[in-house]
Amino acid sequence: MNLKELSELLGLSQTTVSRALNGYPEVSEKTREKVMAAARAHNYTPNTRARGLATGRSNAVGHVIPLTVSHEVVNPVFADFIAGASEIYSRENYDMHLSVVPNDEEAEVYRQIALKGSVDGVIVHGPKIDDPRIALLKEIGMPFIVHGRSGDIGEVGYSWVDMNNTRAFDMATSYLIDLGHSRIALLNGHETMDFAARRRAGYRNALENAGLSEDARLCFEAEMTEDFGYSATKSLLTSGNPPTAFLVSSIIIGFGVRRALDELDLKLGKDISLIVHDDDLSYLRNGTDNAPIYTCTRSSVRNAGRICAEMLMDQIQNPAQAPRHVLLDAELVVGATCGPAPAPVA
Amino acid sequence: MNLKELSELLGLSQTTVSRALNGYPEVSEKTREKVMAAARAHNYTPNTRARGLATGRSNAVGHVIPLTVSHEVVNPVFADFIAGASEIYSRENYDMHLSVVPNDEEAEVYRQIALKGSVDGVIVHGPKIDDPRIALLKEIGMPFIVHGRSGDIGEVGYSWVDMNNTRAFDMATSYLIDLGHSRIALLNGHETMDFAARRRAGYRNALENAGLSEDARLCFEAEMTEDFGYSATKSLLTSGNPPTAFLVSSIIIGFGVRRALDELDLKLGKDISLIVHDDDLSYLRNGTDNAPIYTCTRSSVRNAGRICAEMLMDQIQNPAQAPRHVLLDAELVVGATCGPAPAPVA
DNA sequence: AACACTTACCAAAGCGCTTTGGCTACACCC
DNA sequence: GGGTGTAGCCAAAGCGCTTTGGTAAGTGTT
Repeated sequence: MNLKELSELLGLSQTTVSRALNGYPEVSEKTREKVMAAARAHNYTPNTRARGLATGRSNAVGHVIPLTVSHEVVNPVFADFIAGASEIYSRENYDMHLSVVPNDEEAEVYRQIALKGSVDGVIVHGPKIDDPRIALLKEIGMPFIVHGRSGDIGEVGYSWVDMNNTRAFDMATSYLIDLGHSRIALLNGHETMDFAARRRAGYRNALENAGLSEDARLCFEAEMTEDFGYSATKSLLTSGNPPTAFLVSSIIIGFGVRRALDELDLKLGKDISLIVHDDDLSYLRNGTDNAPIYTCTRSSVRNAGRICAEMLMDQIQNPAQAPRHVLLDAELVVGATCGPAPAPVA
Repeated sequence: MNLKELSELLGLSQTTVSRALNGYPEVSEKTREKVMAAARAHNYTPNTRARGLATGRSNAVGHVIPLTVSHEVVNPVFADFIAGASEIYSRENYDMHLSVVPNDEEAEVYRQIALKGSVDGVIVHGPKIDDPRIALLKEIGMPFIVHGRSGDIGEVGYSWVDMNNTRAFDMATSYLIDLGHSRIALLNGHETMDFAARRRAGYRNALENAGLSEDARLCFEAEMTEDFGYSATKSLLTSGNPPTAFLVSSIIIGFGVRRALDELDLKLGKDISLIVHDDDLSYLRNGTDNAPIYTCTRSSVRNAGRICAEMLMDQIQNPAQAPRHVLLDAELVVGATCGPAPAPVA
């Protein structure tokens, strides 16, 4: 059933039917109701492509998911981020287009997307410290929201939603210091990624504020896998002058830390303290609300998805507005993986 | 730059330019090259919507991701499945549309998608034992591939790509039985899901073939979370007549089992054996290739994504063909989490 | 030289919608 | 009763592409 058929069936013009369905005022209420009823009865839905052609808008937004720096890994936070964003899109009747692309092809993909005109705006995922995508999108004139920031480019010329990574890791590090820890390992994501660089900075801040200095031998950056957590922990704890606490950038790394301790017969929260960053992923819940497993800095990535989507809708609808910034604070949730630093063995 | 502008610039008709770009034979090679060069030089890409309107195809496929049965959980396998599928789509110049929807709205979403004409085909994720979506899509006449099967509906009337869940869990259970285990717990996904029902059947098969009978008190089904693994393990091991081995439906459940054992001071692979099912997710790798952590049944969901995508492209391009079926076999990978059943304490 | 093919191009229709710019009929106001 | 609104409808243009149904020029055949 298309518009022409529907209008013939009703004995009305396509114009009137279209206006009736789209809520324009120059249609009598009686007619509108008749039209609506007929549309429902015959299961009429306007063809997206035709409508898009006519309006010049596509009612769709694009997400370009990069595969991570080193390997072909899809960062699991995307699943939840997208679930959050999707809630908003479906409420606003927007479609979501997704492409998963190797890092080096990203710019080209954005270009293509813009030229093809298949989306009205995009979300930029996983910004690096100096990310060329932001300049590219500005040049193209495509509305976009960055999930995160891009250090070297600054923060003012574009809209973003970010978590306060620096503050979160400063807070977590200070918490460990307050417990008496002075040798704290950091297992971070790749520090070419903006979020990881900020976490490193927060960690360093806290150490310096406590009069401690960063020991580069305790800081690792890599793909945030279980195996990374395991191997790094194992090598750190079996070498001289081991750390007494670990601060790690994802709950998955935390699983790896647990396994290493398990093998070394060390008890988490007693022999070794651990704080993880918890994105509050739906399928990787950190215990239950009243019994968190890992002590963590927590910020829901799904919520970030919602906010990004809302801001993007807004930006698409009035493109002239100034860039907006949302900085989400992570909370420190005390679980069962931290304890006072053990007294050094004499 | 649009087709009209490009053709005027070249002094050719839109027809000729279009044909040149789309590889039709009725254009001289010399002209084609000129056109191609001009298109590249001016960054011309045909507008998707306009092309879609004209051809009646959208060059896009839809993925409808259901939130899981009980809660608002996004199954993490989707991230990798989609990454796999996306490889194929980008090769074939297809777009991917995604919607994440609550279970009960799924049928409506499929209907809308079909009516709006925004995609040429869809992938059905997470089929349940008796899944109404299959009949719906057949009725609508939209090409589709099911990732998994739907028990009650049978296997012949539609195309699917599935893993041999029954065989995998039969194999795993038999492996444990051969090690001397007779009380084997099963921590499964919701058994309204087809894959989970089949895994249960495989588990039961193996027990029966060994002359053992299934003990319902050892079988749990739930959302496949870490906490499920933890709680079930803890309660099973602290009650009378505990199991000596666990077979669990996801690596994440396995993490929970490890944590429970940790707390109970039991050693994985010695006191308790564990086999997990491993979807070979990029960000949840089960150790490394030469040193797997968990003994597991493994089948790459990313690979399944690729195959589904390829079959769907094929089905879209020639819709008349008979349904096709691909059954992938999981392999049993021996890690470090299984050992002989401990002799019963006298 | 007349005929049939083939090659290389083009004009225009059409995909299904929205939107512009009407037009008609009726009411209202001095 | 002429002017001014306004409510409610419609015809047709246009979005940017593909595709149908041509034509004109060139080639080969007898």
